[in-house]
Amino acid sequence: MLSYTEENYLKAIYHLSDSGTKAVLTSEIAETMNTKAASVTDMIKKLSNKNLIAYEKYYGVKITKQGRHEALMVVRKHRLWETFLVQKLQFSWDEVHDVAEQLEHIQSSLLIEKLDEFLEFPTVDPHGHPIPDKSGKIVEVRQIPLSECSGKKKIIVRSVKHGSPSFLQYLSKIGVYIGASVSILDKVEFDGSLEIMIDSKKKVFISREAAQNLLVTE
Amino acid sequence: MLSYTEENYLKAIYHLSDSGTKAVLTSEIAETMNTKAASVTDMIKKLSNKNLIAYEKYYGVKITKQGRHEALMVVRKHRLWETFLVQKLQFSWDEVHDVAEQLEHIQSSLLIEKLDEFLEFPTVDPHGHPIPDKSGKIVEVRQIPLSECSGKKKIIVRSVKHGSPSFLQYLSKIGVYIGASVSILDKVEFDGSLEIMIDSKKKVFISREAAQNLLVTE
DNA sequence: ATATTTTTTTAGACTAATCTAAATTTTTAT
DNA sequence: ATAAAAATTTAGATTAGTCTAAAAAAATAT
Ligand SMILES: [Mn+2]
Ligand SMILES: [Mn+2]
Ligand SMILES: [Mn+2]
Ligand SMILES: [Mn+2]
Repeated sequence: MLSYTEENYLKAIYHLSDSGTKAVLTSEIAETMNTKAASVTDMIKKLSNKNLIAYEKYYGVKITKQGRHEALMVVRKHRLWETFLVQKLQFSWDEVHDVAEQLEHIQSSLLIEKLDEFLEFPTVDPHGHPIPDKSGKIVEVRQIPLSECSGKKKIIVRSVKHGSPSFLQYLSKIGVYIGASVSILDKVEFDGSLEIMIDSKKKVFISREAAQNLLVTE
Repeated sequence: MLSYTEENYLKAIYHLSDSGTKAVLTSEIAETMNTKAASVTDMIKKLSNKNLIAYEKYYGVKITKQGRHEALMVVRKHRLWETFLVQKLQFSWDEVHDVAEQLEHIQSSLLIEKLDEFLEFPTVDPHGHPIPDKSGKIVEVRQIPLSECSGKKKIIVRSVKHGSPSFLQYLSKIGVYIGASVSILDKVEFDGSLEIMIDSKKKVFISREAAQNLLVTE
């Protein structure tokens, strides 16, 4: 069984590797885990000895099949708990991350299966991120940043790329939510900002950074 | 803030001290925590330095006002989570303890207040144990072991003294639950066992040990 | 192609929580 | 009252996870 810390490292490596596809550098892990490179090297060796990652000295790590599965189970728990907090306890979507960061480490398969059932088997979390099923299957729907859309097509907001509390609060403030329907009214040449229409009733300007962080389907 | 381990020790000391009234010996703590006396001595010093317990060398510890409050907050979380597991996730009362043992350490006052509200401010947990409120107030209703009851009065089962899974499963099997109404039909002189009537419809014999572990009001 | 800079690893140290074995204190028995 | 037994504390190690500083390797710049 993995320790609390091992789970956190493995999950970070999973996310940094684009869901397990590419190699991850020691410095990247240190950055996201808020630790020093020396500490990362130690942990890397531990995870490597457990065959959760493949480690080549000086060239970073790649997550193994087994490691990806373990990471997905942590992601599953994180996203199910976030869904619970929002849907059942009335948390707002910007309040759930830190609590889920703790809850994801509770060890009980019975608990997580019952929670999944209680929530009626949700497929995405409050930020639009897919929830892996109990076998680790995850349905990644192809999404593009709003900043790369053009024309007058109907666009649906599907998820946020990075869900920092301040960004999420900003979205709530301007009326953007997962599932919202938007259309692009104008693209400002000067700074890449967009004028958008939300749900056919509200016009707002959003910055290029904001548009890059909103993932949508056309 | 207390560590996971400090919280567990403090809660154990609280329970061993009869809700904070009497002194607790090193060996008792070691016994319930499944650790060695030497480890307990180390932890005792830590908790004493934080003024959560008063420690007198070789004579055990007494919980302080502050320590009692901290312990009650852990007990509150434990019992609210148990209530959630049974009432919302359909756990049975013999399955909840180990999971609650983990969940009680989640740090988020928002979470626990919202959970309390979601459960509609329960006053007792699935084992009949009182749930402290957010200020640490706990309503201890006077209860006596069924083994000390006599006569034909109406008796209500209020809680279990020790809720081991096997005892709880046994109770479910014979139809005893928190709130059940029982009456004593006969007391066997030989071994102290009782013949009881449950909910005016089911007669069973229970051992003296079982009767001593069932707390009731007359 | 070499030298400089950056990244990574190693070495050695620290804290929290645990242990075993030895020393000390208290309790119990004679 | 003294000796034996039991409980407790201390001393010294160990493991997980972290750090700083030094050494080694890789990447970059001239
Ligand atoms: Mn976490
Ligand atoms: Mn999320
Ligand atoms: Mn616990
Ligand atoms: Mn309980």
